[in-house]
Order: sequence, then C-alpha cells, then structure tokens
Amino acid sequence: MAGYVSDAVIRRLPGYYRHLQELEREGAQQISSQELGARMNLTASQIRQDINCFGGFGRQGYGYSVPELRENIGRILGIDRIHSMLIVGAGNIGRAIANSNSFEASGFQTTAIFDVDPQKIGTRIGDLTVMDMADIHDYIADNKVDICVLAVPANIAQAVAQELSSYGIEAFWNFAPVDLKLPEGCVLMNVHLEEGLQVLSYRMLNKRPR
Amino acid sequence: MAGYVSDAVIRRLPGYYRHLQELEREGAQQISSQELGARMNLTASQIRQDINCFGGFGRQGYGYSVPELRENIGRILGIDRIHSMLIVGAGNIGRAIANSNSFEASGFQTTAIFDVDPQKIGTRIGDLTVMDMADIHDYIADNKVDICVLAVPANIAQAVAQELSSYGIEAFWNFAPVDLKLPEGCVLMNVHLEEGLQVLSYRMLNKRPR
DNA sequence: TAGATTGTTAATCGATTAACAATC
DNA sequence: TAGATTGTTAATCGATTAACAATC
Repeated sequence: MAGYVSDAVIRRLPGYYRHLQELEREGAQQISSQELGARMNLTASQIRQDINCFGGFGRQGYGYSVPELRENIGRILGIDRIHSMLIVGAGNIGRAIANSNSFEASGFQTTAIFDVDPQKIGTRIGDLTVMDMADIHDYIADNKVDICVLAVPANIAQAVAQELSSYGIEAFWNFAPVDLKLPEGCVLMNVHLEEGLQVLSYRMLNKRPR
Repeated sequence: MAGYVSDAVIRRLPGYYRHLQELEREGAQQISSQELGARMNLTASQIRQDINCFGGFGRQGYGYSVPELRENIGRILGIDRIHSMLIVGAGNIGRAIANSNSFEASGFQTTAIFDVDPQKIGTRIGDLTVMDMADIHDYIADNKVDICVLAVPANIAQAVAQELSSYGIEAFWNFAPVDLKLPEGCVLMNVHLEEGLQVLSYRMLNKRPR
C-alpha cells in the first residue's frame, strides 16, 4: 500500500498516536473520523485521507478500533521498537534529555552522553557518566547507536555531525541553530527552539484584537 | 503593506533572520535572492515572494542589503525588543531553559521560575530562585510577564495554562505533549519533542536505500 | 434491512514555482 | 547604457475539503 507519503501527513501521525493513546487510557474501543477530528481540530475527511495512505484500518459503519489503529500508527512510525540514543554535548539541553524519562518511556533510550569539557567528563547525569568525546569513535564501533542527539554549540555542530556520520551514524536529532549538510542516506530532525520563540513573538504582535 | 501572511511564510522568517545574521558576521553587505536561496535550500522565487509579503526591501539590479533586511525581518518578528519569560515547572526542561543563555542573548529573558515541589522551591537555578507556585498570581500582578513557558507534566498542563490565562497571560511556549485549549486572544507555540523523535523514527525506517 | 461511516474520487483551495516587465 | 535583479502576475503543483458510492 504505502508509496510516497507527504511530510505533511507524517507530521500529523504522532498527534494521532498521542490522541489514540489517550482514548485507549479512557477505555474507548472505537472512534469515528468525525469524533477524532473534533478532538484534534482536524476535518474528518483529512483524517480518513491520512489513514488511507497506509491502508484500510477502518470498518464502514463502525469507525476505527482505537487499540488497533494506535498500534498500526505506532508500527508505521517505527516506534514499536527500542531506539538507542547517544547525546553529544552535556550542556543544558543534553542534560535535560539525558535526565528525562519521557523519551525513555516511549522507547528512545539514552545510552551514552559525550562532551569535550574535562570539567564535565566523568560526572554523573542520571545513571550515565559523561564520556570523553575522544572516545566516541570506539564507543560507536562497540555499541548499537540508532540516533545521535546534537546538543552542541552552533559553531561546531556541522563538524561534529560530519565526524559522527563518518563513523556510520545516520540519524540526527539536532538542537543546534544551524542547517546541517549531511551525506546522502542520513536523516535529520531539527529542533530550533529559538525559532519557535520568534514565531511566537510574531503571533503576539499580530494577533487580531479580540 | 502586510495584510494576512500565511503561517508557512512566518515559519521561514526565523531562518532568514539567522542566515542574514551569519552573513552579517561574515561581513556581507549585499545578497541576491539567488544566493540566499542557494544557501538556504529555497528557490529565489520563494524568497522574493516571502519578503514581498512585507514590502519592497530590495533594489533591482542589486539585491538586498544584508543588515537592512535582517533588521526589517527582526522588526517583523517583533524580536527587536526584550521579552520577559516566566517558566512554570523546574524539571529538566524548565531548568535547561532557565540556565540557557542563548534565549537571553536573543532578547528572551527568563525572569522567574515556579514549581509546586517543596523540594525544589527555594533552590537556585542560574541566578534565579525557584518560587512557590502558590505565589504566581501575586508575581504576575507585580511584574511584567510576556511569555509563560509551560514545562509541567502533561496531565496538569491544561489546568496550569487556564490558571495563568485567568491572570492575564496571553502567550504560551508549551513543552507538554498536549493540545491546549486556550481562551480567545491567546497565542501558543508548541514544542512537542517526542513527536519530532517519532517523525525521525519514521524517516529512519523509510529513507530510500542509497 | 436501515443507518452509519469508511474508502476513494472529484473539486477546491492555497502555496510554490516560473516568467517577465519594471527599474536600479 | 547594458546587465542584473527585484517586484509581481500567471501557471503549476500539492494538499485539503467535499461528495458519494461501497459496505459493514
């Protein structure tokens, strides 16, 4: 079934997943595109179109099975498995992610954290010890690493990404405010926090008077 | 000039701003839509369309003045002023933002941080002291607060947002994985970190083989 | 069966790209 | 002036919405 699916659709999948999870917790067995749309502020039509990019998960006259649809979307997203993450940079963001257990809870496990700062190397963050960036090549050679989290200063992010991809890393979760150039075959998700704040600032300035 | 401008355009503005800042640092005086496009992976046409939503900042035959365009976009975004931020929740994310100086550097100053946990209240984070959530109403009454950062658990985020908006807060930077319902006149920027990670997972699974 | 709701095609809407006249 | 590049209109492309036949 699923050929090419547009990015717009993919970016909505986690929202579906989250709402279906909530519904499941509430004990809902079944939901129609109508109801789900009302809940998520989407049209029923869009929901049916989105879901049908991946096949017919619904039943006419009934709607969708909540647990079944949740599971299917989870599988489509690839979050039905464990991903191991290595964090580069033990600054504010790196520490926050390492300490958080919400990613862990959804299968994204932080397995190591690296830094160049001798002051930080050897210190504990949760149940990890900050490792020396000089040892990262060996670490990657010896351990399964699915995703590298780039939590380093902007001016070195490109160089770090390049180094890591030369060690075979192919997925990056980038928090540095730069547009990385990565080799063919790599995948990237940017989290440009400052940019979100700037868009928020625009909205504050341009909201229509109530 | 600027009537309604689509969200797609607004979300590109911070990228323009960042690249123009870099160009300014590199000493560039002038840039054409062609060159900027090559740098940002956008078409020259799109850049000209975007910029012209806000008026003619360029000169035919020359291009755009780098400092002038940067300044104009900054003004459009409303980042030519100081915004004061209050953080609710002194967990991993709250602390990371409070400690970070990168937001500070671009005019988003954290002026207070609140929590309900007696263990956290009174502790220091950077040069702030964690305050008691019970005192937040008084604090907001006495101090200018432009933006509230919601760094609280998902299950209480809606209630906290509601409380804060009843105190007059109108802008929220939300890190909780929920879709907040806010009163008319409020503006919101979500940072759903887990969702980004899930999209990354999808991309890992579906990248075409090289 | 009748009612409900999907899957899917067609229509609409909006965003991006192309083209080119205006002009620095 | 000639060359370059914008501002802006028109064409294209893609995404969302509407409609409805299929079917549970």
